[in-house]
Amino acid sequence: MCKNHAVKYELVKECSRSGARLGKLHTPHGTFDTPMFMPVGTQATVKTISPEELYEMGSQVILANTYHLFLRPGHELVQKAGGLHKFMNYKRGMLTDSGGFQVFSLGAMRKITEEGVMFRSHIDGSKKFLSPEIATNVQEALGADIAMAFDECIPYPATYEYAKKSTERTTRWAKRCLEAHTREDQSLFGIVQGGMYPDLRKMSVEQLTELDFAGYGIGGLSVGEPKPMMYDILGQTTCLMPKDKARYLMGVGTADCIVEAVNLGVDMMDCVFPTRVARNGTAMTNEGRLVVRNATYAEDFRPIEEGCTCYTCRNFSRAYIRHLFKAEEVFALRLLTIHNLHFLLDFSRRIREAIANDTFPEFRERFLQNYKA
RNA sequence: GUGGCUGUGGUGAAGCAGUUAACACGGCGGAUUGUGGCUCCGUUACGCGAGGGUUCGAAUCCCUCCAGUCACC
Repeated sequence: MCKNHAVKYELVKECSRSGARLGKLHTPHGTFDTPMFMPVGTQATVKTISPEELYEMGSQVILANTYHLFLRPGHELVQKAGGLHKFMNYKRGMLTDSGGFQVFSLGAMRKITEEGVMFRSHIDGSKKFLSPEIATNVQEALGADIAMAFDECIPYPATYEYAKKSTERTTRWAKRCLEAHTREDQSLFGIVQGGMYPDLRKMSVEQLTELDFAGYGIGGLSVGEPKPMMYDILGQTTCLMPKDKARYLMGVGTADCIVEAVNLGVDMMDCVFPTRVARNGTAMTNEGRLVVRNATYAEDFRPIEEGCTCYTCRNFSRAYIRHLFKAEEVFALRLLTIHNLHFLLDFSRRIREAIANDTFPEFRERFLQNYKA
């Protein structure tokens, strides 16, 4: 029943004292190590950063967004260009989100039916429609290594009744995605939902794992619920998931959340957080956030983080970067984005190193002690 | 020198006798988790050029002075 997936997860090692696991994900555009953080390049670009800079930072896989590329420039155009990899000249692993989350963020501006989702374009207000089949076809045209099933990200809070109906629909949609999917050089990941209800999470995992996806996303978390609840639900989800498939926690990306997610057995994560806050003047460090545009750094000539080996920290001071932010110079956005992505990619590397050395629990504890959320 | 006009926070300004001096920008701080470099939130003048006076009450009216500005000598 298992088909020969284009993307395969290889479990290398399990931590004996936590849920953490070391692995490799083999894709048509190279193999990457897990746990891994994936930078987000919504519109076929990681904002302000070139592909070469991504390689230099150690980025092995990035994410692009079906919803945005579907609306602009259109998946047909990307297909004409030869696919996403060629279009944006990125040679490593790539994953496309299905658009399910955008539907969730659109809030009142969309209408969900069994068939799919009717919504209005944020660009020109025109009516658009996405369904499991369309989202799958669009993602095949985009041609990333990993495509995600079209799901509904359940808002928080949600009633049990709604969460159950939505989760069951997400399963039906997942089947339709698999049926619509034809590309052999691309793999499809299913997405576990279930809201904040453990039994619905269990149901979702059971229903989806019957369907032989190449890997599984864990969706519907980090949508406004308290962190302890998120960790609780996440832990109760990952422990039910198959060990031979990749587990991708969608949309999570602060360092504390990442180390906790890895602790609970997550392999992949993506998040706009590092790149978005970078554009608002916030740097990520081992001690927590450093808001470099704050006045305290006006005459601080130290790098963002002492000892950091990123391009930004090797060459520029907090005072300089603050000045660029105050002067609204675009270079500021680049410098902090470079630092934040480097930070999370290096953080992923350190996590893998700790798992390999059997010191992950100590690494986690030490990190959380120094980190101010 | 004479005449006119104008002086309100960091800036541009509203208010032209009566509740806690509007608004905008800037400043300071915060938010941001399957991306709008967008945005959102909080905060920021015990004081209205200085001094006196009128009045129950003055940034608002009167006087003097100071400063700026324009015009004419």
